[in-house]
Amino acid sequence: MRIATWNVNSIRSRISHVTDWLKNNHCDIVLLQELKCTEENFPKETFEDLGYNIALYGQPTYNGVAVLSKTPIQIIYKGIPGFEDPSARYLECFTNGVTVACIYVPNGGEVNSDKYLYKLDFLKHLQHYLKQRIALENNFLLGGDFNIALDDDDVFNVDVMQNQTCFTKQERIALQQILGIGFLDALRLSIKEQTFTWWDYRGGAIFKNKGMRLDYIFLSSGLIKQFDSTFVDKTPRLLEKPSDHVPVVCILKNSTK
DNA sequence: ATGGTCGCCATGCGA
Repeated sequence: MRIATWNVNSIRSRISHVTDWLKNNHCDIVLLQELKCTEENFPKETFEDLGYNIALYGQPTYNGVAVLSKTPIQIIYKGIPGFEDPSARYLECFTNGVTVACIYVPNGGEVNSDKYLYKLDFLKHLQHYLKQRIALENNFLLGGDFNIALDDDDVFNVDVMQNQTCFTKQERIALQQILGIGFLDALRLSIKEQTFTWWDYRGGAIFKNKGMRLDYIFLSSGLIKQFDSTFVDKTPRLLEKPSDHVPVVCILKNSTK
């Protein structure tokens, strides 16, 4: 089973990139972030024609997350239970024998701004919720855009990024604490060398490889025995009018069914 | 030191 996550930065602007990529990269489950559209305006038929069932949590203009799956989807939660949040950033589903949560963590704006404090609050509530959640459901996959670089290796230059949003000590500790609940960072089970998933649109960052690793797939311990590999596909970032993020793909071996 | 580039019910805002 192949599971991908991709922040597409507007699904309607990126529809040809996403469908072309899915035709060349078979995936059973796809987690999409930053749809930037309502559920009514999501191009459902395009993905149904590719054989996908669709679960959506959308809003106008900003945010928005989706889960696509080749098998039927049961929506568990829209939004983090117990956290009041008007933004469409968390969608938890059951499909293909696994619980998958698609997440778009707030960017955070300037360090110590209201947006930054909201980001930390969001992460705190996420941690508290997931701690009790995976105690009950141990086949749990959390994937998406976390807007945090976990380790020094996950940014192009630690000095430039020092005390910058997405790389502050507080944010990295918050992400480490979520991992510490009992998740494993799927990419790091496969790949040790520096691997970015995002490059700024500005200044030709992709050509200078000035990027960061902001997109992750976390596996709960119940899924570890099924783990095969994880990879990042950088090629869509080199197309015309790309998303600033690229897909991360995790491959799980077939379970006992 | 600032702005740089995108996408959005449109023009400043969020990323």
